[in-house]
Amino acid sequence: MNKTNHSEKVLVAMSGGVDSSVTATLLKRAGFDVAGAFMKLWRPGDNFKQDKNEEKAKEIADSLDIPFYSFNFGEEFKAEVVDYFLKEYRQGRTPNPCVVCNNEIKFGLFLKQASDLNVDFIATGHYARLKRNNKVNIYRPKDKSKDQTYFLWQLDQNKLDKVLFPLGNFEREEVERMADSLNLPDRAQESHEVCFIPNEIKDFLNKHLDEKPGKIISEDGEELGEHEGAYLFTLGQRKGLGLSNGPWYVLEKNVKENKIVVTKERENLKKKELIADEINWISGKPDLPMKVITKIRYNSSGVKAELKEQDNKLKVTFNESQWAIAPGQSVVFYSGDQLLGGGVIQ
RNA sequence: UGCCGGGUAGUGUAAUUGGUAACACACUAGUUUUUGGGACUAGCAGAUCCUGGUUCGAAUCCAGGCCCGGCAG
Repeated sequence: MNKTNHSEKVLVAMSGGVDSSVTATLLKRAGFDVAGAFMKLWRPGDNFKQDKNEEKAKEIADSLDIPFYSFNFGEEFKAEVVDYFLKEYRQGRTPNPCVVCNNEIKFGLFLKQASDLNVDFIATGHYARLKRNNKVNIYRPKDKSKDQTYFLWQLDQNKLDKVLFPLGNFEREEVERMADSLNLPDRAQESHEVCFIPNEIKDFLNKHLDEKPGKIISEDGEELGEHEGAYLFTLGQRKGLGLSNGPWYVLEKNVKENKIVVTKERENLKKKELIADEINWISGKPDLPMKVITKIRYNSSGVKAELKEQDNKLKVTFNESQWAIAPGQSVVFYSGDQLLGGGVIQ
């Protein structure tokens, strides 16, 4: 941000938390014409907590003396994110709702609403960097420990063209310090875990998926116990099996037969390759095959791999076998710090 | 109902062959980069099949009973 005078308009997605509050502050200081907006998303049951966060966001907007909007995306969020989430589980896969939410809601609907307000940009508190040449590219942030680029792989040029990530060049600690020194009204908690699930995922799925007890089987076919529904598990899962003499890990799940196969050998969950579908390239498809850094889960450091085309899909071959690659999760590709794109694991 | 082995926390095992019950898993909580999962740390348990007996002292020895595997037929 080098703006100091023009008044380009920016709409900041404000959750009431530290990151988005500092985002708004930074933009204002940089001379942008800033407004804030809260997104109301779908929640089961009462919305008490969300309303509170909206209040906080509004207070912060007021204290910054910027206009404040509230968008109700409840229905759309339910349709795009929650229903997708359930559908994936129903098929025995492991969805990544945050990826979809980013693409459909935050950088989809929100962006659209923002355009209707005639703003030039939207901004969020994501830790990621954008570099603009003739294309806009996403890079990992300065604070590698907060890197959120994993969740942004579905974005495209149309969207990125209107996006700002002011926090990309800051350490999380600096952001916190700024928030403290700003004396912002008390801030909302940062979100962890699936935002629309109040307690246990298990309970949520149980309520929506019609779970039935089924068998837990060992690799050699021995019946070891019962589970409450095969949907509930994901590959590599250890908790919740209730088996003794372990630890046991979910090796396969068979939703049709409502059966879970477990192993004691972690090694058996390692795979050298995967097939990815629904590929998105952020600034165009590169020449394949190519060597990249990949991540198959948010919470991991990248590993080297080679990408090849296979049918209409992408075959990812890792230099080192990866553990518990779960269908439905995202695999993303980097070249150095640049996020090239990603896909959904089959 | 001629013959062996065994019954210990929710589960699986251990306890120098008499000395005052341990370990793992499960479970619970916390930590960890907006998902699932994983990992790490901590916590948790009146559990010695029953009844008698021997002994200062028994999960360990003895007797009887009940139950469970199996060798047997």
